[in-house]
Formats: sequence, structure tokens, C-alpha cells
Amino acid sequence: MTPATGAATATKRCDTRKKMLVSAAQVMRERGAAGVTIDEVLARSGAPRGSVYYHFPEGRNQILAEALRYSGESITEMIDDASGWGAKALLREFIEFWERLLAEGDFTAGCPVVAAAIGCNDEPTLSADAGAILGRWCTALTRAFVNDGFDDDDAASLAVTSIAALEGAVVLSRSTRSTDPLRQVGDQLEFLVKAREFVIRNKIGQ
Amino acid sequence: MTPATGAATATKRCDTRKKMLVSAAQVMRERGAAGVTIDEVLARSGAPRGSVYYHFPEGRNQILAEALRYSGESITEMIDDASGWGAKALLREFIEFWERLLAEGDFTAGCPVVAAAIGCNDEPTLSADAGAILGRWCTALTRAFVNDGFDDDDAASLAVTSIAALEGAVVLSRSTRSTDPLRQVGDQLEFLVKAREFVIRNKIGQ
DNA sequence: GTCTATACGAAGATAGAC
DNA sequence: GTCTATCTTCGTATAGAC
Repeated sequence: MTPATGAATATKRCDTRKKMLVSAAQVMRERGAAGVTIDEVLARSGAPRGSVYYHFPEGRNQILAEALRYSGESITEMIDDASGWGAKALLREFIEFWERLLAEGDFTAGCPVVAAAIGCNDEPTLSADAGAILGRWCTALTRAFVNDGFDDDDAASLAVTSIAALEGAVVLSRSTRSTDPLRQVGDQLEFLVKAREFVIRNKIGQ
Repeated sequence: MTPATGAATATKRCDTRKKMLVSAAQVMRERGAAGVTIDEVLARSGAPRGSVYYHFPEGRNQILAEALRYSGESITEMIDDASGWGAKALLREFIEFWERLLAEGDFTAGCPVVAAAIGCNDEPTLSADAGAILGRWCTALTRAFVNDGFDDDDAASLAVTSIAALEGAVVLSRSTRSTDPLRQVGDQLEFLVKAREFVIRNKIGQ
């Protein structure tokens, strides 16, 4: 095998796998984890049926697990990229990100990680995997809040609240077909952070 | 038919229907809307297979729609019952409610309305139905905030943020198998409301 | 109102050729 | 790596008896 063919094969291999994972994540976003079928993934990705169990020997459950990891990582990257800007900028970025995604898909798709967290037919570990990803987002955001001067507990609490509120807002925005919830939550979170900063700066009790 | 038999029949009829809806809602909470199968509903409810299409002529989709409505209403009632106590008490009640439910089910089940909002195989109206229910919760909570002295816009914004944050916290709590997110979000929401009140009372800008 | 049986299709998974 | 064909299971839905 020449180096050229080797590279081409490797590329092809990754392409098919990747296309399937992207499609699986998309279906997960639209119909929930339990709604992901191999047929639908094949139809969307254009991947050949014959290569399903070649790329994913453990079948459907493996596709679900990897699709979750794949889409989780892409959002984690966005958070990591933005975490140098400070927590408030990160929150704004997150909101813009979801506003764009929701509107692009005409409110037919939500967050794949939440979809996985909600549950699926079998594979009970999927929800825990989703929880781990959400936990990592919280950790990254906590770090950003700490950099902004919050102590560890406050930072962690604000981070968890921010992720929860934003993910909840995505659910509300999607199901009501409006970005209003996302923007309202964004405004309130911004105020919340400022109020916390104000309280700390002035060393006053609540 | 004597009145007695009539009543007995009516009771029986409602019992089977109700048992099936409760079971369907339970499956929805555990596996998502797309994960609800008639077989599973029958197995859990002990309802006879023969009466599925007697009680639900439109089949599975009807079961999903009614299970959503049923479980949505039970939570709406809780909100309405508590809405006389003021918004902050209502939030606390909501948090206790979910802490109890999550722990009782060993973190295997979340909110049925969010599960429906996330999507399902067919029946695209289910998500919109869920959105309508979430909207009603926001309306009720908005009213409570207005009663507490907030103007309409602030009240609505706080209500949306509260519902979003709490539903998001349920997702986080479930998938991380811990009630910490729910409690952290509860604390932050309480602080947020107090801070808003403080700002209004002292007529200071943000 | 409920039962049994069954038709029908969808979906996951496997086998072997190419 | 991919294709076709096939097996099997499961789930929805229908029909007709009781």
C-alpha cells in the first residue's frame, strides 16, 4: 500500500465515521436519544449500510455514546476557546451560540447533551455520560468565575446555575419557538453576576 | 343498567385509563418521549392489551399527548396551590418537590414535560404542547412575582428564568445523581430575586 | 371492556460476496 | 470498506370472540 492510498483510506474512514456521528447527534437533538435509529442516521449521512458494524462493532449503543461524546466535545471546545475572555463574555457567547443554532434549525433541535441526559431505551450509562460532560462545562465556567475574582464556592454555584438556566432556556425557547427565554435568561444571569460582584465588593450581607 | 353498575363501570374505565397514563408519564420521565412503547406501558400499568385502542383510539400518539397533559396538569396544580404564598415560597416548594421526586426514583427519572419538549419519533406537536405547559407555569409564576410587587416585565423575566433554571437543574441533578445542582440553583434564584427587590426598592440602576 | 390471535412494518443485527 | 440479503425481534395496529 502506497502512502497516498493509505492516507486516502484513513481519510475516507474518518469521513464516514464522522458523517455518521454528526448525523446521529443531529437526530438526537431533534428526537431525543431514544429516537435515534440506525436507518435515520444512514439516510441523513448517506453512509453505506454495510459499514455500520464495521465502524461501530457494538452497534447502535456505540453510535449513541460516540455521538454524545463528539457533540459534547465540540461545545466544550467553544467554552475553552472563550474561557479566556471572562465569565460574562462566555455566557454571552453561549447564548449567541444557541440563538443561532435554534433559529438555524427552525426550533426543531435542542442540545444533544441534554437529550442524552434525559434518557434512552437501553444503555443507562448514556445519562451519566451526559452528566459528566455537563459537569465539565460547569468546571470550565467555574474556572472563569474564579479568574473574575469569585471564591471557589460562589464560582461553582454561579457556574452550575448558569449552565442549568441556559440549558433550561434552550428547552423553553425550542418548545415555544422563540428566542425570548434565552435572552431573558441571559439578561437575568448578567444581572445576577453583577449583583454578586457588587455584594462582594461592598462586603455586605444578603 | 343500575346506577351502581354504571358507577362501577365508570370507575373501572377511569382506573384503567388513568393507570395507563400514569405509567406512560413514568416511562416518558425515564426514557424520553421517543422511548415510550405501548408494551412497556401495559407491562407497568398491568392494563389489559385489549383495551389500548378502546381507551385510546388514536393509539400511541394519543397516549403520549394525554400522558403529557396529565402530568403537566398535576404540576400546574401544585403551582396554583402554592401561588398564594408568594413567589419565593413557590420556588422553594418547586425545589423540594423535585428533590423528593429525583431521590425517590434514585435519579432515574426527570420532568415529563421537558422530556416531551425534547422531542419524539413522530407527532411533532408534542414539543409545542410541552411548550404551552411550560408557558402556563411561567404565567402562574409571573403572577406571583407581580403580587410581590414586581412590574410585569421584570416578573415575566424572573419567572422564565426561574423555570428555565429549575428545569435545567433537574437535568443536571438527574444526570449527575446529586441534588446539589438543584440546591445551588435554588440559592442563586433566591439571591437573584432579593437583589432585584433591593434594586427596585432603592431605585438604583444596574 | 377485555381477551386472543395475528397481520404488518420498522429496526437491530449477522453473514458472506466483492 | 462497502454491498446485498436475510434473520430476528419488537412494536404498532387490527379483527373478531367473549
